[in-house]
Amino acid sequence: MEIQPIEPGATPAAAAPRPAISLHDGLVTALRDYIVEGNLADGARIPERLLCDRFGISRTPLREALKVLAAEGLIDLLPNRGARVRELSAEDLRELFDVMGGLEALAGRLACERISDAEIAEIEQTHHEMYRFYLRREMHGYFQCNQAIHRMIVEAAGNATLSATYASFAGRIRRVRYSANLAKERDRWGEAMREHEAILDALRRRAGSELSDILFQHLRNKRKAAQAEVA
Amino acid sequence: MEIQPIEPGATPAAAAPRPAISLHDGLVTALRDYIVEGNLADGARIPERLLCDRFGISRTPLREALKVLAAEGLIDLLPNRGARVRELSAEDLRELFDVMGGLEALAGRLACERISDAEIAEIEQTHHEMYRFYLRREMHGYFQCNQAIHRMIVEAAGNATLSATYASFAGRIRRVRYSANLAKERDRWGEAMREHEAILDALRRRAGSELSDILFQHLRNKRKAAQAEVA
DNA sequence: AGCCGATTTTTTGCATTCATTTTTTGAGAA
DNA sequence: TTCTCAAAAAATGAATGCAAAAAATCGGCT
Repeated sequence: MEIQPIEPGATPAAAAPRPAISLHDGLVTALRDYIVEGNLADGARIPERLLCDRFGISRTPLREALKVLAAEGLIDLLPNRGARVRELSAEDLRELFDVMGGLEALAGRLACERISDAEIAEIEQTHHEMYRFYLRREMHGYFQCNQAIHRMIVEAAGNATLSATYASFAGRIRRVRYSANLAKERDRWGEAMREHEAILDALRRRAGSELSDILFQHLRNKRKAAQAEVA
Repeated sequence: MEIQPIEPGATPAAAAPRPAISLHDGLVTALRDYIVEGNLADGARIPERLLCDRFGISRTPLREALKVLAAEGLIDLLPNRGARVRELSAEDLRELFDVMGGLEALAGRLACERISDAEIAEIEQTHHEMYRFYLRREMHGYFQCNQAIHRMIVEAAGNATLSATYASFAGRIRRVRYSANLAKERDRWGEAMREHEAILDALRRRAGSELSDILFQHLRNKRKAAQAEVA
C-alpha cells in the first residue's frame, strides 16, 4: 500500500478555499490533499482502519470526512463496501473539463467588470514570466505561471463562491491535468501561448463576453490534449 | 427558540432525487429538503438532539449528514456551537446568482453543440405554454414553465456533473428565488418573455456563444429583481 | 434592584462498542 | 487441480458512552 504517514504536527491549517471558522475538520483538508496528491491508487479500496491509523484518529471523525469528500466527488462510497478513490472515466474527464471551462469563462466575464489596472499589471507580469519559461522550454515553471494566471483571473472575479467551486473542481482533475499538461500540452505549447496573449488582450479591453469565449475554448483545447493523452 | 416543530409522523423515507447507488444516506437528501423547504428559520440554531428525535436516528449518522450539508454551503457548522441554517447575505445572493448565471451560460453553450431538433421542439412547446400563462397573468404556471425550460437546457447540455452542480446551487437559492420571482419579477415580466424569445432563437440557430451571453444576462436581470426585492 | 461570577446542566466531539454485511479462508467433492 | 459451499474473520453502519466545551441557572456582590 502506498499510503505514507503524515507529519503529526504538520497539519495544514491550510489556505482553505473558505475556511470559515473551521474546526478540527482540518482533517477533511488533510485527507483531500492526501488523495489529490495521489497517495492512493485509483479505484483502490480504502479501509477505514488504515486511514484511522495514518491520521491517528478514530473512525467517527474519519467517516465524517469521507462523507464530505464523497459529496465533493473525490471518492466513491459504496454501501457496505467502503470507500474507494474515484476513477475518472473519459466521460467524467470530458464533463469536468467543460465545467472548468464554464467556470473560467464566468470568472473572465466577472473579472472584466471589476478588475483594476494594478491587478491586470500583476497578471501581465506573470504572463511575461511565463513567456520566459516558454522560451527556455522550462515546462514546470511555465506550468506554475499558467496556473497562477488562471487563479488570478478567478480571484479577480471577486466571487468567493465561484472561487470555492473552482478550487473544488480543480482538485478533482489535478492529477490528470498535471500529467496531461506535462505530456501532450507540449505539442500545443505555442498555441497555448497565443491563447494566453488573447486572454490578456481581452482582459485589458475589459471585453467580458469575448474573454468568456476565449477562456472556454482555451479549456476545450486543454481538454483535447488531455483526452489525447488518455487515448 | 425559532425552530418550529415538524409533523412527528411525517418522516420522509424520501424518494431521493439522485441517490446514485447511495446507501441509507437518503438522510442527507431528507435533511437537505427539510432545510431547503424552509422548515427551519434562517440562522436558527439546530441542536443535534432535536433532529435526531425528528428523524428517529442516533447522532452519528446525523452528524455525518450535517457535515455534508455544511460542505454544500447550506448550513454553517460552528466549532462546539452546533449547526445553524446559513443566512444568505446580500453579498452571498449576488455571488450565487452570478454563479448560476455562469452555469446556465455554460449549459446553453454545451446544449447548442448537441441538442436535437426534438429537444428544441419540446422546449418550444413549453415556451408557448409559458406564453399562454403570461397572457393570462398566471404567475405560478408561468414560473413552473420557466423553471422547466431552464432545466431542459441544462439537461440538453449532456453533462451530469454540470447538472448536479446546477441542482446544488439551485437548492441554495430556492427560497429566495421563489419569493423574488413572485414579487419583483412581475415588473419585468414582459422583459423576461422577450429574453426567453431570444434564448429560444439562439438555441434554434445553435449559436452557443450568443446563447451563453443571453443566459448570463438573463440571470443578471433576475438577480437585480431579487436584489431590489431584498432592499 | 441590577449586575457579575461560580456552579449546574446541556451540548458537542470523539472513542468505543455492537449488530450486520461482506470478504476471506478452508474443506470437501467433481 | 479446481470448483463450490460453508464457516471464520474482517469491515462497515449505527448506537452508546465519556471527556471537554458551551450555555443556562443560581447565588453573591455593588
